[in-house]
Amino acid sequence: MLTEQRKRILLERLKRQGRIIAKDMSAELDLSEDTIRRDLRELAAAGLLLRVHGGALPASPTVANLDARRSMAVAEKQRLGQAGAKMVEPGQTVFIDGGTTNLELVRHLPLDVKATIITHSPIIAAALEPHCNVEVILIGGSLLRHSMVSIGAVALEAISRLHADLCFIGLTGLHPQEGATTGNYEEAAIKRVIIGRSADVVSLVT
Amino acid sequence: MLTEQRKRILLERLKRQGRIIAKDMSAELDLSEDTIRRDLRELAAAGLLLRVHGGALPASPTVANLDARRSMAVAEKQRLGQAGAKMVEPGQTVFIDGGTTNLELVRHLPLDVKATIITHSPIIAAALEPHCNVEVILIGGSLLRHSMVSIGAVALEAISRLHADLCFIGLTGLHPQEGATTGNYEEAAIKRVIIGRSADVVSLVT
DNA sequence: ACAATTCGTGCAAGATCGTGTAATAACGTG
DNA sequence: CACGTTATTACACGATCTTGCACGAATTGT
Repeated sequence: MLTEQRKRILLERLKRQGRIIAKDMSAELDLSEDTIRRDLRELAAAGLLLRVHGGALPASPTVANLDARRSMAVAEKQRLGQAGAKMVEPGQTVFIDGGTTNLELVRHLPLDVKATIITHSPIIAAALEPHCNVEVILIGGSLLRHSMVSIGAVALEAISRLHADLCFIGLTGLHPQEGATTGNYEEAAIKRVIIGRSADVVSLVT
Repeated sequence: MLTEQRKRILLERLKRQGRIIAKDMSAELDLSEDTIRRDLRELAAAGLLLRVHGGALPASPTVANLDARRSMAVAEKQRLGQAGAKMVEPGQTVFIDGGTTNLELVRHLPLDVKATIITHSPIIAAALEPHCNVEVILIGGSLLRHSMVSIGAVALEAISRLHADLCFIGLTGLHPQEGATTGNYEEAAIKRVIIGRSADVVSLVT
C-alpha cells in the first residue's frame, strides 16, 4: 500500500461519506491506527481536511451547508447506506427514490459499479456524477420543494414507461397499522408507480 | 528489453491498475529495482506520472479533474453569476442550462426570488433547493456524463413543450481542450431547442 | 471522578531512494 | 576494423521514508 495512494483513498472517502473514523479505516486498510492517524495529521497540516478526535471531517466549506434534517441520525443512515449499496448487483437497473438515506446509499456505491440508475431526485442524480460506469436516467417533472423530487403527470408517465430490477424507496414513517407513510399525496402516488415498475423493493428506514 | 518499450509497459500498467509498485514491477519484468526506479523518475520528469515512495500514481487523478474544472476561474465565474442573477426579473420563466458558471448564477439568485425555473441539469436543480419561491421544472432524460445534463429524445420533447422568457446557455466551446470533444453533439441539439423556445438568450462565458 | 479511547511523540527496524561507480553493449566515426 | 562515445544496467552505500510499538497526555463517556 503506497502512502500517497492511501491519502487519496482517505480524501476520497471523506468526500463521499462526509467523515472518516480512524479506527474503521485502519481495520479496512489493514494498517495500524498510528499510520492512519499520521496520514490524517499530515493531510490536516496540508489543509485538506479537518482533524477531529476519532477521525476527520471535510475542511471545505462546501459541505458546511448541511441542513438540520441532513445531519439527523448520521451514523445510522451511513450504516443503512452501506448495507443498501451491497444489494446493487452489476448490470442491474435500479430505481432510487429521493431522501437523505438514499443519498447515503449512493455515496456508498463503489465508484466503478456498472449499473443503470433511474431517479426522479436531482440530488441523487448529482451525487452519481463520479460513478463513471453508471448510466443515469433522470425523471423530469415539477419539483416538489419539500423533498426535492419530480412529481406530476410528466414524471408519472416517464416512470410508467420504464422498469427496474430493484428500487430503493424513501419513507418518512413506518406505522404498524397504517403501513408506510409519506408526507405528500402526489409523492405517494409516484412511489406506488415506482414500486409497481420494479421487480424488488427495498426501503432503508431509520 | 528495450527501455522505451518498458516505459510504455509501465504507463499502460499505471493506466490499468491506477498505481505501480516498483518492487513488483522489477520482479515481473525481471529487472533490478534500480532500473524501474530510473524509468519512473524519468517518466515523472516528463510529467507522465506522479512519483511516490514505493512506486508511482497517475499524474492526473481521475477524481481530481472534476474538482479542478470546478475550481477554474472561480472569481470570474462568481462575477458573471452575480451579473446574470440580476437579469432575472420576478415572475419570469427562466431556462438555465448546465455548467459551473450557471451554477454560480443560481447561487447568486436572491433566496426569495419568485420565478419559474426550467433546467435539464440535476446539479442546477439541486442548487435551487433553498429558493422557496421558485417553482422548478426538471427536464428528464439520459444524463450525459461529461456535463451532467439530460439529453436524448425524452429531454428534447419535454423542452419543446415549454417556453421561457429568458434562457442562460452554457458554452463549453471556448475551452480549447474540452470543446474539441465530439461527445456533446446531442447536447448542442438540446441547446438549440432551448434557444428556440426562449424569448431572450444569455450566455455567461469566462 | 473514573475508565476507556484516542492522541502525539520518540524510537527502532525495515523498506525505499538517490547517487556514484563499474561493467557491458550498442553506436558512430575515421 | 579500431577506437572513443554513449546508453543501459546492476551493485554499493549512505540518506530518507514508512511503519508499528511503547508510553505519557489529552479527550470522551458514564
